Amino acid sequence: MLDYDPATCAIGGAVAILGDRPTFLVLREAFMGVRRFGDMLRRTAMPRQVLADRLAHLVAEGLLRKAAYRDAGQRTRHEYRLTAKGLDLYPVLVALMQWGDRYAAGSAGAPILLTHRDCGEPVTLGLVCGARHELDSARDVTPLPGPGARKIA
Amino acid sequence: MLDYDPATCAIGGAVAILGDRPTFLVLREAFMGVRRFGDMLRRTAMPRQVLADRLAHLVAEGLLRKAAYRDAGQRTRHEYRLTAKGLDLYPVLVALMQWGDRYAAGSAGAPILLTHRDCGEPVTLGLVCGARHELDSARDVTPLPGPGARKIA
DNA sequence: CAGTATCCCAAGCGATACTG
DNA sequence: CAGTATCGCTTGGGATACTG
Repeated sequence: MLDYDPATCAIGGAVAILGDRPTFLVLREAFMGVRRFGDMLRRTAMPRQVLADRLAHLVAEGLLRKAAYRDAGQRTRHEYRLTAKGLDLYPVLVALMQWGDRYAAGSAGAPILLTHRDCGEPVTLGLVCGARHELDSARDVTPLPGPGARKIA
Repeated sequence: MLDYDPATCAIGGAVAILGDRPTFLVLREAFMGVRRFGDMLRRTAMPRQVLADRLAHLVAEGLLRKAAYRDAGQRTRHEYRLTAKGLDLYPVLVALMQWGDRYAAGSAGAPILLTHRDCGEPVTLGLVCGARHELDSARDVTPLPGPGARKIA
Protein backbone atom coordinates (compact mmCIF):
# COMPACT_ATOMS: atom_id res chain seq x y z
CA MET A 1 0.00 0.00 0.00
CA LEU A 2 1.35 3.37 -1.04
CA ASP A 3 1.91 5.86 1.73
CA TYR A 4 0.72 8.96 -0.07
CA ASP A 5 -0.88 12.17 1.14
CA PRO A 6 -4.62 12.01 0.53
CA ALA A 7 -4.88 15.77 0.44
CA THR A 8 -2.65 16.07 -2.62
CA CYS A 9 -4.13 13.23 -4.63
CA ALA A 10 -5.49 14.59 -7.87
CA ILE A 11 -8.62 12.50 -7.65
CA GLY A 12 -9.79 14.71 -4.86
CA GLY A 13 -9.11 17.80 -6.91
CA ALA A 14 -10.87 16.41 -9.94
CA VAL A 15 -13.90 15.36 -7.97
CA ALA A 16 -14.03 18.72 -6.25
CA ILE A 17 -14.41 20.36 -9.65
CA LEU A 18 -16.69 17.83 -11.28
CA GLY A 19 -18.71 17.78 -8.14
CA ASP A 20 -21.97 15.99 -8.22
CA ARG A 21 -24.40 13.97 -10.28
CA PRO A 22 -26.05 16.82 -12.20
CA THR A 23 -22.63 18.05 -13.28
CA PHE A 24 -21.77 14.69 -14.77
CA LEU A 25 -25.04 14.62 -16.64
CA VAL A 26 -24.41 18.06 -18.07
CA LEU A 27 -20.98 16.94 -19.21
CA ARG A 28 -22.44 13.83 -20.75
CA GLU A 29 -24.82 15.93 -22.79
CA ALA A 30 -22.04 18.26 -23.81
CA PHE A 31 -20.01 15.34 -25.11
CA MET A 32 -23.04 14.06 -26.94
CA GLY A 33 -23.18 17.34 -28.77
CA VAL A 34 -26.04 18.98 -26.90
CA ARG A 35 -25.25 22.64 -26.63
CA ARG A 36 -28.41 24.53 -25.85
CA PHE A 37 -29.96 25.21 -22.49
CA GLY A 38 -33.40 24.07 -23.49
CA ASP A 39 -32.20 20.80 -24.95
CA MET A 40 -30.20 19.97 -21.88
CA LEU A 41 -33.15 20.87 -19.71
CA ARG A 42 -35.44 18.51 -21.51
CA ARG A 43 -32.99 15.67 -21.83
CA THR A 44 -31.57 15.64 -18.35
CA ALA A 45 -34.91 16.42 -16.74
CA MET A 46 -33.28 18.46 -14.02
CA PRO A 47 -34.72 21.67 -12.59
CA ARG A 48 -33.83 24.83 -14.50
CA GLN A 49 -32.08 26.27 -11.52
CA VAL A 50 -29.84 23.26 -11.12
CA LEU A 51 -28.92 23.27 -14.78
CA ALA A 52 -28.17 26.98 -14.73
CA ASP A 53 -26.01 26.52 -11.64
CA ARG A 54 -24.02 23.66 -13.11
CA LEU A 55 -23.49 25.38 -16.43
CA ALA A 56 -22.25 28.49 -14.68
CA HIS A 57 -19.95 26.38 -12.55
CA LEU A 58 -18.53 24.53 -15.53
CA VAL A 59 -17.96 27.80 -17.36
CA ALA A 60 -16.26 29.25 -14.30
CA GLU A 61 -14.01 26.20 -14.10
CA GLY A 62 -13.16 26.50 -17.75
CA LEU A 63 -14.67 23.22 -18.91
CA LEU A 64 -17.35 24.90 -20.99
CA ARG A 65 -17.44 28.20 -22.75
CA LYS A 66 -20.42 30.20 -23.78
CA ALA A 67 -20.38 30.97 -27.47
CA ALA A 68 -22.67 33.28 -29.38
CA TYR A 69 -24.08 32.16 -32.70
CA ARG A 70 -26.77 33.35 -35.04
CA ASP A 71 -28.84 31.26 -37.42
CA ALA A 72 -29.77 33.18 -40.55
CA GLY A 73 -32.71 35.44 -39.86
CA GLN A 74 -32.77 34.61 -36.16
CA ARG A 75 -31.69 36.68 -33.27
CA THR A 76 -28.41 35.93 -31.55
CA ARG A 77 -28.42 32.97 -29.22
CA HIS A 78 -25.65 31.27 -27.39
CA GLU A 79 -24.59 27.77 -26.71
CA TYR A 80 -22.24 25.89 -24.45
CA ARG A 81 -19.22 24.21 -25.94
CA LEU A 82 -16.51 22.11 -24.40
CA THR A 83 -13.13 23.72 -24.03
CA ALA A 84 -9.89 21.76 -24.39
CA LYS A 85 -9.92 21.29 -20.64
CA GLY A 86 -13.41 19.91 -20.89
CA LEU A 87 -12.64 17.69 -23.85
CA ASP A 88 -9.78 16.14 -21.93
CA LEU A 89 -12.34 14.81 -19.54
CA TYR A 90 -13.50 12.39 -22.17
CA PRO A 91 -11.75 9.34 -20.74
CA VAL A 92 -13.58 9.86 -17.47
CA LEU A 93 -16.94 9.79 -19.22
CA VAL A 94 -15.98 6.82 -21.35
CA ALA A 95 -14.75 4.92 -18.31
CA LEU A 96 -18.03 5.60 -16.55
CA MET A 97 -19.97 4.51 -19.60
CA GLN A 98 -18.05 1.29 -20.02
CA TRP A 99 -18.51 0.38 -16.39
CA GLY A 100 -22.14 1.33 -16.49
CA ASP A 101 -22.73 -0.73 -19.62
CA ARG A 102 -21.37 -3.71 -17.79
CA TYR A 103 -22.90 -3.30 -14.37
CA ALA A 104 -25.70 -0.81 -14.44
CA ALA A 105 -27.30 -1.39 -17.82
CA GLY A 106 -30.43 -3.29 -18.66
CA SER A 107 -30.22 -6.60 -20.41
CA ALA A 108 -30.59 -4.91 -23.78
CA GLY A 109 -26.89 -4.15 -24.01
CA ALA A 110 -25.05 -0.88 -24.40
CA PRO A 111 -27.26 1.86 -25.84
CA ILE A 112 -24.28 3.69 -27.28
CA LEU A 113 -21.38 2.29 -29.21
CA LEU A 114 -18.21 4.32 -29.58
CA THR A 115 -16.37 3.88 -32.84
CA HIS A 116 -13.18 5.18 -34.35
CA ARG A 117 -14.05 7.98 -36.74
CA ASP A 118 -11.38 6.93 -39.21
CA CYS A 119 -11.86 3.18 -39.35
CA GLY A 120 -15.21 2.46 -37.74
CA GLU A 121 -13.87 -0.06 -35.26
CA PRO A 122 -15.29 0.01 -31.74
CA VAL A 123 -13.30 2.04 -29.27
CA THR A 124 -12.41 0.99 -25.76
CA LEU A 125 -10.46 2.52 -22.94
CA GLY A 126 -7.49 0.61 -21.68
CA LEU A 127 -4.39 0.82 -19.56
CA VAL A 128 -1.15 0.72 -21.47
CA CYS A 129 2.38 1.02 -20.16
CA GLY A 130 5.36 2.77 -21.68
CA ALA A 131 6.58 -0.55 -23.06
CA ARG A 132 3.25 -0.99 -24.84
CA HIS A 133 2.00 -3.75 -22.59
CA GLU A 134 -1.73 -3.77 -22.14
CA LEU A 135 -2.84 -4.21 -18.56
CA ASP A 136 -6.05 -5.97 -17.68
CA SER A 137 -6.60 -5.09 -14.08
CA ALA A 138 -5.80 -2.73 -11.29
CA ARG A 139 -3.77 -5.59 -9.89
CA ASP A 140 -1.19 -5.14 -12.62
CA VAL A 141 -0.47 -1.60 -11.54
CA THR A 142 2.01 -0.55 -8.90
CA PRO A 143 1.52 2.98 -7.57
CA LEU A 144 4.70 4.83 -6.67
CA PRO A 145 5.39 8.28 -5.28
CA GLY A 146 5.51 10.75 -8.15
CA PRO A 147 7.32 14.07 -8.68
CA GLY A 148 4.88 15.94 -6.49
CA ALA A 149 4.71 13.39 -3.74
CA ARG A 150 4.54 14.36 -0.12
CA LYS A 151 4.10 11.40 2.15
CA ILE A 152 2.08 12.07 5.27
CA ALA A 153 -0.58 9.68 6.30
CA MET B 1 -24.95 14.55 -32.75
CA LEU B 2 -26.27 11.15 -31.72
CA ASP B 3 -29.99 10.95 -31.06
CA TYR B 4 -29.91 8.65 -28.05
CA ASP B 5 -32.16 8.27 -25.06
CA PRO B 6 -30.58 10.02 -22.08
CA ALA B 7 -32.49 7.79 -19.67
CA THR B 8 -30.79 4.63 -20.86
CA CYS B 9 -27.26 6.00 -21.10
CA ALA B 10 -25.03 4.00 -18.79
CA ILE B 11 -23.27 7.08 -17.54
CA GLY B 12 -26.40 7.99 -15.66
CA GLY B 13 -26.57 4.55 -14.14
CA ALA B 14 -22.94 4.58 -13.15
CA VAL B 15 -23.16 7.99 -11.57
CA ALA B 16 -26.31 7.01 -9.74
CA ILE B 17 -24.38 4.22 -8.05
CA LEU B 18 -21.11 6.02 -7.46
CA GLY B 19 -23.07 8.95 -6.22
CA ASP B 20 -21.19 11.78 -4.71
CA ARG B 21 -17.84 13.13 -3.68
CA PRO B 22 -17.39 11.17 -0.46
CA THR B 23 -18.06 7.94 -2.33
CA PHE B 24 -15.30 8.67 -4.78
CA LEU B 25 -12.90 9.37 -1.97
CA VAL B 26 -13.76 6.09 -0.29
CA LEU B 27 -13.14 4.28 -3.54
CA ARG B 28 -9.86 6.06 -3.99
CA GLU B 29 -8.73 4.88 -0.59
CA ALA B 30 -9.89 1.35 -1.34
CA PHE B 31 -7.80 1.31 -4.49
CA MET B 32 -4.85 2.63 -2.56
CA GLY B 33 -5.10 -0.35 -0.31
CA VAL B 34 -6.74 1.27 2.70
CA ARG B 35 -9.13 -1.24 4.17
CA ARG B 36 -9.94 -0.24 7.69
CA PHE B 37 -12.58 2.12 8.91
CA GLY B 38 -10.26 4.09 11.15
CA ASP B 39 -7.66 4.58 8.45
CA MET B 40 -10.21 5.82 5.98
CA LEU B 41 -11.66 8.12 8.58
CA ARG B 42 -8.34 9.73 9.31
CA ARG B 43 -7.20 9.98 5.71
CA THR B 44 -10.36 11.26 4.12
CA ALA B 45 -11.21 13.53 7.05
CA MET B 46 -14.91 12.99 6.55
CA PRO B 47 -17.42 12.63 9.38
CA ARG B 48 -17.81 9.10 10.75
CA GLN B 49 -21.42 9.03 9.78
CA VAL B 50 -20.70 9.90 6.21
CA LEU B 51 -18.01 7.28 5.94
CA ALA B 52 -20.25 4.63 7.48
CA ASP B 53 -23.03 5.54 5.08
CA ARG B 54 -20.84 5.35 2.02
CA LEU B 55 -19.24 2.09 3.03
CA ALA B 56 -22.64 0.54 3.61
CA HIS B 57 -23.81 1.84 0.27
CA LEU B 58 -20.80 0.47 -1.57
CA VAL B 59 -21.22 -2.90 0.13
CA ALA B 60 -24.90 -2.93 -0.78
CA GLU B 61 -24.01 -2.14 -4.40
CA GLY B 62 -21.48 -4.91 -4.44
CA LEU B 63 -18.40 -2.77 -4.98
CA LEU B 64 -16.92 -3.56 -1.59
CA ARG B 65 -17.25 -6.56 0.62
CA LYS B 66 -16.73 -6.79 4.33
CA ALA B 67 -14.19 -9.45 5.21
CA ALA B 68 -13.30 -10.74 8.64
CA TYR B 69 -9.69 -11.24 9.56
CA ARG B 70 -7.75 -11.90 12.73
CA ASP B 71 -4.19 -10.93 13.50
CA ALA B 72 -2.47 -13.41 15.77
CA GLY B 73 -3.50 -12.80 19.36
CA GLN B 74 -5.98 -10.09 18.42
CA ARG B 75 -9.71 -10.22 18.34
CA THR B 76 -11.54 -10.52 15.06
CA ARG B 77 -11.79 -7.36 13.02
CA HIS B 78 -13.04 -6.75 9.58
CA GLU B 79 -11.99 -4.80 6.63
CA TYR B 80 -13.41 -3.57 3.35
CA ARG B 81 -12.11 -5.04 0.15
CA LEU B 82 -12.91 -4.31 -3.43
CA THR B 83 -14.96 -6.90 -5.28
CA ALA B 84 -14.47 -7.64 -8.96
CA LYS B 85 -17.21 -5.15 -9.70
CA GLY B 86 -15.36 -2.58 -7.66
CA LEU B 87 -11.99 -3.36 -9.19
CA ASP B 88 -13.45 -2.82 -12.63
CA LEU B 89 -13.99 0.75 -11.66
CA TYR B 90 -10.28 1.31 -11.80
CA PRO B 91 -10.26 3.08 -15.18
CA VAL B 92 -12.68 5.65 -13.81
CA LEU B 93 -10.38 6.46 -10.94
CA VAL B 94 -7.30 6.52 -13.16
CA ALA B 95 -9.03 8.79 -15.64
CA LEU B 96 -9.97 11.17 -12.84
CA MET B 97 -6.43 11.10 -11.54
CA GLN B 98 -4.87 11.80 -14.91
CA TRP B 99 -7.18 14.70 -15.53
CA GLY B 100 -6.65 16.01 -12.02
CA ASP B 101 -2.89 15.76 -12.36
CA ARG B 102 -3.11 17.91 -15.43
CA TYR B 103 -5.68 20.47 -14.41
CA ALA B 104 -6.25 20.41 -10.69
CA ALA B 105 -2.80 19.68 -9.31
CA GLY B 106 -0.30 22.00 -7.77
CA SER B 107 2.86 22.90 -9.61
CA ALA B 108 4.74 20.09 -7.91
CA GLY B 109 3.54 17.53 -10.42
CA ALA B 110 1.66 14.31 -9.97
CA PRO B 111 1.91 12.99 -6.43
CA ILE B 112 1.32 9.44 -7.57
CA LEU B 113 2.87 7.61 -10.45
CA LEU B 114 1.25 4.46 -11.79
CA THR B 115 3.66 1.84 -13.09
CA HIS B 116 3.34 -1.56 -14.69
CA ARG B 117 3.97 -4.18 -12.05
CA ASP B 118 5.85 -6.39 -14.48
CA CYS B 119 8.10 -3.92 -16.24
CA GLY B 120 8.04 -0.77 -14.19
CA GLU B 121 7.08 1.51 -17.05
CA PRO B 122 4.57 4.28 -16.34
CA VAL B 123 0.98 3.42 -17.11
CA THR B 124 -1.51 5.62 -18.88
CA LEU B 125 -5.11 5.27 -19.84
CA GLY B 126 -5.99 5.72 -23.45
CA LEU B 127 -8.57 5.13 -26.13
CA VAL B 128 -7.80 2.31 -28.51
CA CYS B 129 -9.90 0.98 -31.34
CA GLY B 130 -10.37 -2.58 -32.51
CA ALA B 131 -7.80 -2.01 -35.23
CA ARG B 132 -5.27 -0.98 -32.59
CA HIS B 133 -5.29 2.68 -33.49
CA GLU B 134 -4.67 4.96 -30.56
CA LEU B 135 -7.03 7.92 -30.41
CA ASP B 136 -5.98 11.23 -28.99
CA SER B 137 -9.20 13.06 -28.52
CA ALA B 138 -12.93 12.79 -28.14
CA ARG B 139 -13.07 14.27 -31.63
CA ASP B 140 -11.76 11.03 -33.08
CA VAL B 141 -14.72 9.11 -31.75
CA THR B 142 -18.05 8.65 -33.48
CA PRO B 143 -20.88 7.54 -31.21
CA LEU B 144 -23.41 5.20 -32.80
CA PRO B 145 -26.56 3.53 -31.51
CA GLY B 146 -25.61 0.27 -29.81
CA PRO B 147 -27.43 -3.02 -29.27
CA GLY B 148 -29.56 -1.60 -26.48
CA ALA B 149 -30.36 1.66 -28.20
CA ARG B 150 -33.75 3.25 -27.94
CA LYS B 151 -33.91 6.63 -29.56
CA ILE B 152 -36.27 9.06 -27.93
CA ALA B 153 -35.10 12.56 -27.30
C1' DC C 1 -35.96 30.89 -25.56
C1' DA C 2 -32.73 31.47 -21.78
C1' DG C 3 -32.26 32.30 -17.94
C1' DT C 4 -33.06 34.82 -12.75
C1' DA C 5 -35.88 35.36 -8.39
C1' DT C 6 -38.25 33.45 -4.77
C1' DC C 7 -39.93 30.11 -1.51
C1' DC C 8 -40.61 25.91 0.85
C1' DC C 9 -39.17 21.67 2.13
C1' DA C 10 -36.31 17.54 2.34
C1' DA C 11 -31.84 15.69 2.47
C1' DG C 12 -27.44 15.55 4.20
C1' DC C 13 -23.51 17.45 6.83
C1' DG C 14 -20.95 17.89 10.97
C1' DA C 15 -20.47 17.42 15.98
C1' DT C 16 -21.11 14.96 20.01
C1' DA C 17 -22.31 11.18 22.62
C1' DC C 18 -23.13 6.45 23.21
C1' DT C 19 -22.56 0.98 22.50
C1' DG C 20 -20.46 -3.66 21.57
C1' DC D 1 -11.59 0.18 17.49
C1' DA D 2 -15.76 0.29 14.72
C1' DG D 3 -19.44 1.68 14.35
C1' DT D 4 -24.81 3.54 15.70
C1' DA D 5 -27.92 7.30 17.68
C1' DT D 6 -29.31 11.75 17.87
C1' DC D 7 -29.69 16.63 16.68
C1' DG D 8 -29.25 21.39 15.02
C1' DC D 9 -28.33 23.56 11.08
C1' DT D 10 -27.09 24.53 6.45
C1' DT D 11 -27.20 23.27 1.79
C1' DG D 12 -29.46 22.31 -2.10
C1' DG D 13 -33.52 20.39 -4.68
C1' DG D 14 -38.04 21.16 -6.92
C1' DA D 15 -41.98 24.08 -8.27
C1' DT D 16 -43.63 28.35 -9.78
C1' DA D 17 -43.37 32.85 -11.36
C1' DC D 18 -41.02 36.57 -13.49
C1' DT D 19 -37.57 39.23 -16.93
C1' DG D 20 -34.79 40.44 -21.20
